[in-house]
Amino acid sequence: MYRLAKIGDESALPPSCGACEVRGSAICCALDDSGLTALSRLGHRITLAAGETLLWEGDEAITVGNVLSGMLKLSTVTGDGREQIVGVVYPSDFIGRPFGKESPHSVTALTDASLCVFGRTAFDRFAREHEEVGHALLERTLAELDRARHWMLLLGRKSAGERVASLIVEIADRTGSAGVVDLPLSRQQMADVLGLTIETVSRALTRLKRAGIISLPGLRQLVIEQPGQLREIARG
Amino acid sequence: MYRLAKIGDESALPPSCGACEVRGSAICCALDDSGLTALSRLGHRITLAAGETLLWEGDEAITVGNVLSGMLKLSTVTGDGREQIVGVVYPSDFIGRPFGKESPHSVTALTDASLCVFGRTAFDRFAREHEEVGHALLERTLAELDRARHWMLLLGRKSAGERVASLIVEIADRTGSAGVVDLPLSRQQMADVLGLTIETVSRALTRLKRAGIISLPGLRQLVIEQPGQLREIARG
DNA sequence: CGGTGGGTTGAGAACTATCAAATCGAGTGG
DNA sequence: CCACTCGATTTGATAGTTCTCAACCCACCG
Repeated sequence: MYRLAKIGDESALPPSCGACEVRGSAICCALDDSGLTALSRLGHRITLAAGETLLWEGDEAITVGNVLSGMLKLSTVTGDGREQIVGVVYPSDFIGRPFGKESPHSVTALTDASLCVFGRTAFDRFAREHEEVGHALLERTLAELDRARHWMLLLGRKSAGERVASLIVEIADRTGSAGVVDLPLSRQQMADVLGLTIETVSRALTRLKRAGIISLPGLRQLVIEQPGQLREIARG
Repeated sequence: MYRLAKIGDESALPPSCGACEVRGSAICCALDDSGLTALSRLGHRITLAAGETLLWEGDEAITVGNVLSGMLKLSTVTGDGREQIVGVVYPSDFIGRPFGKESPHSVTALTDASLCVFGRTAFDRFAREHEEVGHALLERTLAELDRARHWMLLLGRKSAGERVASLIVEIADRTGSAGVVDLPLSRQQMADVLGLTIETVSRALTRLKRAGIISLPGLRQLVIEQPGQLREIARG
C-alpha cells in the first residue's frame, strides 16, 4: 500500500521531472507538483558538447535554465580578447539572466553537459506568477553575489600562490572531496579563473608540490597532503 | 478639488516616507501605500559619520536597509589585512544581506551618510509576505551580480592604466556627470577598488593627464578632456 | 611657522608575463 | 608492444609591470 501510494505520487509528476538528475536541489524544488507540471511544459532538455557556447556575451538573453549534468563557465573578454572566467556552474545551478535583455557574459560548456532550458520571457512570467520560484532565485542570486565578491578579493589582492591555493580549496569544498581532488579545469581554465597565465599557475602548483602541501598523481588529479597549510596559504 | 485630493493621498503615507530622499527610486517604490505604511513601522533612520562601519565582515547580519544620502563601501580583507573594496553604494541602493546569517563583507561610510534600516529577520519576513519587495530585491541583486562580475574582468585582466580609466568612466556614468567629475573616492580608496596601490593609481592618473585625456583641477576633481580616448583605454 | 595628512615622484626590488624550449601523456598506426 | 605525433604542461631565461620604500610637495590648521 505504502509503496503503491508513493509510486502513485511520483507518476503524477511530469515524466521528465520525475527522473530529473537534480530534482530536489535545483530551483524547481521550491515548486509543488502542479507548479512543476506547469513549469515543465515551458522547458526542454538540451545537451552541449564540451566547448560549445550556449549564450554569447552581449547577445540577447533568450534562454535560462538549470544545469543537469556537466560543468559550464561564465566568461567575459576585454576589448582585445583577454578572457576572464567570472563563474563556474555545477549541476543544479541556474544559468542565464532572468529579467534582463542581454546576456552579461558568455556561457560555455567545460565538459559535455545537459541542461533543462526555458525561454527567458516565458520563465520571467512564470517566476512572477510563482513567488516560490522568485524567492528561490533570489536566494541563489544572493549566494552567487557573495561568491563573486569573495572572488574579487582574490583577484584584487592575492598573490599567484595564494590564488592557486584558494582555487584548490574552493574546488575541494564545492565537490565535497576530502583528500583526492579531481580537477574540473585545464591549466588554461584555471589561469582564466584566477586572472593569471598558464605558466604562473603551473609554477605555483609545482611550488606547492615541492613544499609537500599537495601532490599531483595525474594532470587532472591532485591530492591535498596538508589541508591546514593549504588553507592557511589560501587565506592570504 | 484635484489638488486637495492629491495632498490627501500624500498625507496618507507614513510621514517619514512621504519626505524620503529616495522615495521613488529605492526598493520601497515597489510598494503601495498600505505596504509602505507597514514597512515603515519596521524601520528607522540612522546616520553614519564618514569612516563609521555599520556591519563587519563575518559578524551576524542583523541590519539591512536603504541608503538615503551619502556613499558607503563594501569591503573584505585577506587574512593578513590587505583590503579590497567589492562595491560602492549610492543613495537609493540597498545594503545588507537578506536571508543570510552573517555579513559577507564590511559596510563602511565613505562620506557622512543617512540610511533607513530594518532588522534583518523582520525585513526577511516582510519580503516573503510582499512579493513586490522580493521581486524588486531580485532585480537589484541580479544587477549587482552583473556589475560584480564585470568588475572581475577588470581585476583579473586589465592593466593599471586600463583600470583607472575604467573607474573614471564608471563614476562619470553612475553620477551622470559629463565633463567635470567629482571623485567620491580618495586615492587610497580608488586603489582599494581597483586592486592596486596608491602610488600606481597616482602614476596612472598623471600619465592620463600628460596624454591630455584628462585634467586634474583639484584633488577630488577631474575633467574628462577626451571621452572617446578614455573609453577606448577602459575597454582594454 | 612647524606639523599633519593626502598626494606625487623616484629608484630599486619583487612578482608576473612573455617567449622559447623541453617534457609528458594519450591516442594512433605499424 | 613500440615508435610516433599532437596537444597540454612544465621549465627556463628574460622583459615588463607593479609594489615597496623613501623623499618630497602642498594645502590646511593650530
